[in-house]
Amino acid sequence: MTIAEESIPNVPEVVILRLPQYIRELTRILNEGTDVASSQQLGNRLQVTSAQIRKDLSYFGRFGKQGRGYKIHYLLKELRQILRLNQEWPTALVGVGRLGRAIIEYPGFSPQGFRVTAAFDSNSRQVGETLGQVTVQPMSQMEKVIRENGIRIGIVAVPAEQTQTVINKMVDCGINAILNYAPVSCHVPNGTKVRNIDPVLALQSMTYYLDPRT
Amino acid sequence: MTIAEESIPNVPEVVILRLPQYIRELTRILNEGTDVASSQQLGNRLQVTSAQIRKDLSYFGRFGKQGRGYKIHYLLKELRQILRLNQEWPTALVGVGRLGRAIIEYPGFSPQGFRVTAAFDSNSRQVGETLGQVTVQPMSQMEKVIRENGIRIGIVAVPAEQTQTVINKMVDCGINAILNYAPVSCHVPNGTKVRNIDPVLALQSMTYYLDPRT
DNA sequence: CGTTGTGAACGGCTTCACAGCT
DNA sequence: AGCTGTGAAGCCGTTCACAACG
Repeated sequence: MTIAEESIPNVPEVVILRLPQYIRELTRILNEGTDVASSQQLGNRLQVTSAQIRKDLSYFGRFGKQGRGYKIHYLLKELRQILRLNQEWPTALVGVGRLGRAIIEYPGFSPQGFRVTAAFDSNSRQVGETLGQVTVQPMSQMEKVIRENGIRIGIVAVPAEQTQTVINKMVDCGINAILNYAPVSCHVPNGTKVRNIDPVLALQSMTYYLDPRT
Repeated sequence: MTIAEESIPNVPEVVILRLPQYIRELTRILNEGTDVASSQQLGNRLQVTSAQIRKDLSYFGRFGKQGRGYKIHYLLKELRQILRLNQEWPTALVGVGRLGRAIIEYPGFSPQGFRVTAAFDSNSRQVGETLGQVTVQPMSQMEKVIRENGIRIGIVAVPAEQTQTVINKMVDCGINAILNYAPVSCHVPNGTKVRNIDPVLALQSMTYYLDPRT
């Protein structure tokens, strides 16, 4: 409340995209037993220039000591606070087909504070089934459950044709961060963020660089 | 051979990242029964300006007709050629744990010409098992198999600690395009591309925008 | 001395705007 | 008229370079 967050200017989105990487790498460095790091050291490990790291951090404050570097523990605490990672984030998954199941069972989310708290599917055959810790519910329950649990993050793993419809529903339920696994580009109102996970696009953007027969 | 590809200047990587999206959306438009599209129409569907699309395409040639737009079928053919998507790309997967299995069984790759042709794991318990169409082989076979099959693309789904080692091996085998599912940033020599798939980073870069209690 | 924090310079992607073709 | 292709302008993120400081 008293924190001077009001003074943070418009931070470029690329900066926000890099902060989680800083957190991840700093955590790793800390686990290796080092508790201070310079922007140079961090940059080497992430293939980023030291100036970039310092500039990125400078959007939010001063976290280092000249001549020394950054106390990792402290910097991590600050970064987590900036990104609001100091809390548990419940998420709602829609679509529990093959992909959705893999997502529910993916062990990588919860250590980072993201938990699939509710799952929905339009196929009545899946409804009622319990996967991991959650029981699949019908779409008709979505708004109620999302609002009652204060869920702000949605994960979409439905077929391409249904994606935009599902996303619209999520937005109507008050969700404004969406992780989209479907291979479609989707539209959301201002104030809602979408990140797409699409391995096929990733592959297709690499083959360009594979020269024929080398 | 006679194609004037030598005249293509250094294309910004962001452009290459957008081309697959153009392909995907154009394919969808074509399937809806439309066979000509303007940069404006495509841009609306992708949330991209029409100027951006025209500029992107202009790096590679002239594919439209003034006053008309682009013949989708023709443009798609050209784009696929630019990205070398007119061929099947065999890929090698390393790591057949939970995630690796999901990748092998993911039905989205093959329609786009990517096929997991070989799978490897260092755990002898998995070796010999057949998943989908491929039989898991020991790491010792990797170089031989990759070279014999002319595999240029690798997919990594091993635990974080092993990732850099596996990627180094892949590079030694002549692979220079890598899809990395592990939550680590990795180093590769010039001439090798890496794309990372990391849903956790994606989530962590969205919570920043979720203002407390709205 | 080593390293941060940062204004200024730089470079490159995006947008503009219009000539030119259909 | 409608839309492409593109030089030029504009904008925005990155890099530079150095004052400041432990």
